Amino acid sequence: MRVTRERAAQNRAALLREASRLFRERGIDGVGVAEICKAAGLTHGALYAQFPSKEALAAEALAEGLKGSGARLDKLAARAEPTLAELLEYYISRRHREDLAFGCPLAASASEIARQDRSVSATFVQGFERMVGRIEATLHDVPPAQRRNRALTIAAAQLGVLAVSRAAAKADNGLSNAVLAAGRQVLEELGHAAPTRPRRRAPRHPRSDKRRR
Amino acid sequence: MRVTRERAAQNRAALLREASRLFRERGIDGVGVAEICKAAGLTHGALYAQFPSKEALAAEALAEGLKGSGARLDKLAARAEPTLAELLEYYISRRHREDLAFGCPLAASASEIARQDRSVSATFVQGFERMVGRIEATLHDVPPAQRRNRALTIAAAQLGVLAVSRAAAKADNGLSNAVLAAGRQVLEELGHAAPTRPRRRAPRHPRSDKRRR
DNA sequence: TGTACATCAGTGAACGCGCGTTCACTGATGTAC
DNA sequence: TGTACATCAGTGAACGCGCGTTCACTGATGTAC
Repeated sequence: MRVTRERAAQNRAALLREASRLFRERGIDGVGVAEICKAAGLTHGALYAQFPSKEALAAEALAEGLKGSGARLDKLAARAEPTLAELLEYYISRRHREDLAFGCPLAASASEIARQDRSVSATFVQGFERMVGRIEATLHDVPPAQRRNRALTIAAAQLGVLAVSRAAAKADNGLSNAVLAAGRQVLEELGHAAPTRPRRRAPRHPRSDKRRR
Repeated sequence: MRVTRERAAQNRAALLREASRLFRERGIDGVGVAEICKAAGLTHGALYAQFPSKEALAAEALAEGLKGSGARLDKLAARAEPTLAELLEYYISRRHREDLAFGCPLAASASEIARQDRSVSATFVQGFERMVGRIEATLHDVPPAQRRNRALTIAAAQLGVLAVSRAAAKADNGLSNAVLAAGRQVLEELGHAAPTRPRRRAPRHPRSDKRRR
């Protein structure tokens, strides 16, 4: 039966919230629409009054998850501009490793997003750029010309560190923890001026043939 | 009907090869056993003469993919110990970004592996450790005590860089290329001695409350 | 403010489909003699 | 080396199941008067 406009909006929000959570936990292919609807307190048919397809839901759910993550970071940044060390401490942590459901959706879904269509990729790009921007703003020590490259790398790297620590966790908790600790420490070093220019040394094993297979 | 032992072994190898390729291309949940068997020139029932389940196939297929990637790197290393720059050039490249099917299975499946069971995770760990070892061997300039942390971070980072460049590619090819270029350059810098110790400066915005949410 | 009715969010049965897995069967292989 | 037969990799129909999506229907909401 018909519900109030307000209630319909709440239902839509609940669908997005639960989809975002479940997709991060178990992957887009790993969750059915019926389960999402049930989690949102609706029957499965209701989805199609709000979204044209599961794919469209996935795209919006990713955006929703990004908004949530962004909001938490904004809170962290509310009192004072966070340092790189603080950003890394927040992102590269056991808590974040464990918290698939409400953690960064970029890390939870990175390898799946590559297989979705353009709209999902576009949402990913938007979220990633925001992450890069936040990091870039902390690189006071780094010469301006190098800041963007550093920030791009640190953002992608922290995502990789988190993904690796998650993939390793079930089989080797020690390695999983070691990757977190190493990533936090080494990436933090990239926030300092450091090597202004990679030193060009004569290659130790010169090779004429540069082709690669 | 029965086939020769040799033929049966070939069929098993074909199943692993095709599974490894298809899982990387479209994800474990994204490919059915029927398609894998067909690609290997068999009917779907044949799978269960070789593997107890799709999950077991996935675990072995990941190992198979790692072996293939390792073999290609061994070829690269055959004539001379590769430098870090060479490893990065190989891993962080447009070719590798495009080549999902035969690229590094760690990058292709990182976020999915976290959801599989322990045996898949164990295979991941094995492949990742090998990657870390290769990288560590290039860090002649880095003080021994720091080598492992650097190598762990570079390995996870290059994986993240590749994953991000793939996720961004459909929507923003410029960003995708920029991440590759930045990652190659910045991670290469980590192969040099560089910041021996993160400089401890007084925080610019001192905060007493260290709790994090 | 009260009445009549069009709207439409949500329900739940049903759709066709492909999934992973099972199983009776086939028939060439491998082995025992 | 030749014969008899147990083995078992592979076939293909069939299993139950859950998938994403559709649709006739419901009935409270929102609107027009």
